[in-house]
Amino acid sequence: MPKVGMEPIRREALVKATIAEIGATGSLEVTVSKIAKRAGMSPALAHHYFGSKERLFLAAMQHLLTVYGAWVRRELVAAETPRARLEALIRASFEAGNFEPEVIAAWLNFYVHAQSDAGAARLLRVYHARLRSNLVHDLRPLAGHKAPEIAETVAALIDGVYIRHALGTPPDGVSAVARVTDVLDRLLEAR
Amino acid sequence: MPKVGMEPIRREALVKATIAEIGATGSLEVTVSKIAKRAGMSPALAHHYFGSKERLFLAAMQHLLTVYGAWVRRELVAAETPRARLEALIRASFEAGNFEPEVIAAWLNFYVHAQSDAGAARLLRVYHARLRSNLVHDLRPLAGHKAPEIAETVAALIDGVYIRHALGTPPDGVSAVARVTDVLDRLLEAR
DNA sequence: ATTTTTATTGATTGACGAGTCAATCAAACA
DNA sequence: TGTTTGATTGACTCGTCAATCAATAAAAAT
Repeated sequence: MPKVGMEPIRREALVKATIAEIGATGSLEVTVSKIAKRAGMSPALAHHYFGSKERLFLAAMQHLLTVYGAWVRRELVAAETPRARLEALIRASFEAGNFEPEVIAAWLNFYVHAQSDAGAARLLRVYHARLRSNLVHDLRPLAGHKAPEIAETVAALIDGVYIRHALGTPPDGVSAVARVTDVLDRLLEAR
Repeated sequence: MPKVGMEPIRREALVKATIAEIGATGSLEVTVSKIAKRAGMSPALAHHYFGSKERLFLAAMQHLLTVYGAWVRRELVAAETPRARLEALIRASFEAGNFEPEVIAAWLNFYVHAQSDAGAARLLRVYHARLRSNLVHDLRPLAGHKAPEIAETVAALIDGVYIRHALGTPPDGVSAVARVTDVLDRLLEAR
């Protein structure tokens, strides 16, 4: 059975299985065995490729960020005006894929994990910084010196709405986008 | 040494130690042994009083809700107008005690835990419902039929701002209150 | 004074889980 | 053909941890 060039395939399978398993249990208390089984291989192989459970988590988190980043870029290319770009950023955060239960679970858990794991904290800071920087960039022409303040509020609202949809409220990207966009409008109404 | 009437004292010590331990590790991966040691007793005694780790977690969560509820009531009694009551609700969410690192950690973890534990989910729903109901009640005279919508937005913003302060942004209750209050104002400016 | 109840722990059990290792197998290579 | 190299796993180690239990001790109740 052993073929050559398995590494990237196995790694991807493991990362996806990790996210799926986190989604299934709702927590990070998942065993490498379960993950490996879901990915169709032995636990030993998982260790062979990732070295440790921790690094596997890290890779899964990075994968989420990569997917999110790709989506942001996809939305942004179609947007011409600053206003359109802002809406694109908001839409990207509430895109359907982000509401897959397993993705929600993974994000929530990585948030918590960032409290104790330096690597996770670093990745999360990257995400925060990127979102803020994107928002400020497109808010600048519309809000001038108030751009950073508004960006912070919008970013917080995105997170809050996301969390609420993650627990209880039936996930609904459309109303989430509307809610955030509405607040954005109010904040932009001069004064 | 054995005295009578120890139960309430032990229970409280265990609940507080649980929250402290969760704060120390940043996760729910805490051992009953560590908790018991912190509370100055043997692990066996912890099981004697709570029966299981799960129930100990539940009790700790309930404790957080109780403390929060008490603070809300304390803030509300001093408020006369609907507007003042709304501000009181916002203030209660960002009260200094809520920014103790261990309290932050506990809340975050219970959020995640609510995904897999029915009891935790129930408690969280209670908290959400109470906050929403409080907000709607005082928004009604100011916003009429739009009260529920605005309440939802404000609640989400509270959660989002709270989370952001929990990770990275230096905890600052004052600016958090200002940020939420500002959005509230914008949403109340008719139309 | 004897019994009952409450408090308390050391020792133990039973399970599980991360990570290691040696061995196997097949392809590529020389 | 023989050797190196990547893929793969079963079996094992070592540790941890939740939960149980039997035993001890002191108060309270009778």
